[in-house]
Amino acid sequence: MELNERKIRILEYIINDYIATAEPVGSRTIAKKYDMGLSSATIRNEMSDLEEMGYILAPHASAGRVPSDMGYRLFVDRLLRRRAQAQHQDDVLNRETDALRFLERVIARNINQIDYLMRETAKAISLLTKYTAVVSEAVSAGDRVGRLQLMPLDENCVLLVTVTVSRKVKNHSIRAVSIPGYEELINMSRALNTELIDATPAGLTPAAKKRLKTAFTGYEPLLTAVLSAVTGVLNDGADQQVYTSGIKNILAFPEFYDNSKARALFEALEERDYLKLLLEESAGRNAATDVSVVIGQENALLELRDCSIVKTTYRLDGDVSGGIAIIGPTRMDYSQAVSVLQSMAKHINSALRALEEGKD
Amino acid sequence: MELNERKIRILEYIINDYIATAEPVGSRTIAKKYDMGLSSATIRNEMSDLEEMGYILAPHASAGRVPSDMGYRLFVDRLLRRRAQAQHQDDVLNRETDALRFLERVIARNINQIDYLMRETAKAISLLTKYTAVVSEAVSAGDRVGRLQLMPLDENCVLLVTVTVSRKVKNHSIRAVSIPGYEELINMSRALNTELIDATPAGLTPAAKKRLKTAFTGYEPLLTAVLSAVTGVLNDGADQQVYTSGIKNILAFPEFYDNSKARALFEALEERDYLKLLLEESAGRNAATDVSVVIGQENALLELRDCSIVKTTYRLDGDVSGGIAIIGPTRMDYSQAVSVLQSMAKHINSALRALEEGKD
DNA sequence: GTTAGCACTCTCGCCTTGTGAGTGCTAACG
DNA sequence: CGTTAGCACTCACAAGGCGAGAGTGCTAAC
Repeated sequence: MELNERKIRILEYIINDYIATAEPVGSRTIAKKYDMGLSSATIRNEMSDLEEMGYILAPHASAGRVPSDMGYRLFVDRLLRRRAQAQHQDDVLNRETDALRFLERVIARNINQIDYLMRETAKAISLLTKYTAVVSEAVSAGDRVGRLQLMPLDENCVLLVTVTVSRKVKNHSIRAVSIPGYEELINMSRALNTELIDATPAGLTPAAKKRLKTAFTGYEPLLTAVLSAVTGVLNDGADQQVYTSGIKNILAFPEFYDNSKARALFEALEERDYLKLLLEESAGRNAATDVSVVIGQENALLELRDCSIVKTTYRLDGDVSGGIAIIGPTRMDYSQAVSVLQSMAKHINSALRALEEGKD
Repeated sequence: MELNERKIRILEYIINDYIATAEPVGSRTIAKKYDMGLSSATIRNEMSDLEEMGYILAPHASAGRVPSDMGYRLFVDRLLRRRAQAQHQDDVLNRETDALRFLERVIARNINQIDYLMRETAKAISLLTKYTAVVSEAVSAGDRVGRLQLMPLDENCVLLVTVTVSRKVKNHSIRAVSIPGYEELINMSRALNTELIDATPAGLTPAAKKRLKTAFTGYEPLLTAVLSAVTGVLNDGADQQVYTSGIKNILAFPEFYDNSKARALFEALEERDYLKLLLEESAGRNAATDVSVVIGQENALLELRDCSIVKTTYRLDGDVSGGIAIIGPTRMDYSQAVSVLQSMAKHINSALRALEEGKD
């Protein structure tokens, strides 16, 4: 049996309808709704073939058909291929202006505060798509020290501010039995900067440590704590933030009316480590569009076997990157999700480039 | 009709049973389960009275009885009064050792990093109680500038770190057309510190601004931005963080099996402003225990009319305070919730006091 | 290859009925 | 007078039966 163009079109109609209604779709519906010049009987035959090939399935004998994961996969692959071509011709992408302009504004408004950017991005996406959005903080594979600063907090507590070259900022409050006064802290900061600037985790050599400790005798415990905190920031990942928004949207989908399913999913979505895994896993199924789609059973995480994930990565600077994902039922509007993520990534990148150019 | 001790005891039995089972409880159940030396018929009479007085109600004619909000109120008020007395005798409080020791450990481990403390506290509470926990960041009514520091980020962006006397730390990245080099930034920071230390929002006088601007001519835009950022931090509240944990737990309660209700509640719990309102509203119903309870309809927020909220405030330093709340169905284990919150507040306070003493 | 027609299947909503839990009332009891 | 036994009554809920509707697969004709 051959998967000809007509079969594919029927499959697409089924998927479109099912995405919209969440109801199994029958042959008559398609014959009437989409004018293919075919009777329901013919469509029925084609559907029977599609079922045999595994692209659709019938929940029970007298219901309509429902796309299988395999059907979605075919659909999505074609969608992504079309988009990849369209991207070159640069026409399809700039259509859905209202929604995308909204996203653009959100990005523009928050581009200076990376953490806000991530939070608001997640919010905007979930608002727009009615799905759940997950955005992970950008972390860098090989980040280096940009700038360090110590500030007094109180009598035996200082604040260490670490800025990496990828402009990630982290605060640590460090307690130590003895800490220097304000001016001495400034000096210590200056020394830390000259000693450690551009240092990689490996660059925090024993030699550098020793020089610092001899320069500031009496404050060894403090310096040790500072250095370990800095190493922690560089080897990050551990406290990488993950922002989610629109978890509530899940409850609106009929496939989760049975709320034991919803609960399992919620459990997963409240767990940061789970989400990180989700964002990292098998990134880059379709390199041409920068968007990857994981459908239903393809998902490694059990709780998500009824869901699909559309995800992309955004790049801040060099190899500093984070992930953006949209999570919905397998019956999700892939076209919208892909389009939103693509323009998201595009706008973030161009906004940052503009920032770069203004900088130089 | 008089609300005698026996009626109250029956009410308490009803509430206990209903908390455990979520099923209307009948007269026979009580007669059998709790050995009062009374037949079900007598209990029936008493229940009829309780219903007439409004403390319980019957969902329908042949079901058992369910506590009304008014019934819960009576129950909770008595509970709080008992606890307030017990607190003086200091006996009841130190019982549920396992759970409370767990909380104590969580606090001790995170006491140095306030933001972690809040996040982990929320997590621990929701884990322990199976309800939803909300913790709001501590904000101070009249906070003052503690220490300021400027750091270079890149060619036209600096990082402003603000530490208030209440030890709240905020970062702002500020863009300006021209920014000074490293050493000059240090000088500027020093000047800002001497000029603004201990300043209240009102203390950022035009005179001070002018002095700074004449001292650092050419950097007026930067200074303006810095000062407005500092004012923002002091007048905070706007970007007060709120941490929630265990939202998923809501789905486990039969009263939310109908998930349109759950959805409404989720919607509310994803909205930061809502949560802030919730934590502020009518704090301090029972001053003696420091814990306040809002039951069902008493709640101003519509979405929460099927929920109860048990909340308390924690104090970091002087008048820096935030809120901790437990949200559950009206049929919630008030005793546990109150006990958890009380010991929570107690331990946070004592941990901080220990910190204070170590400091001096 | 396409279509009309038809028998068949299965779900779903509706109604009915029986069951069980729980009540309120009344009359008797100590 | 408070307490209790007994009984009739009510109501939700589950189980079973029924009809309608949607959709299919198959067959025969175009």
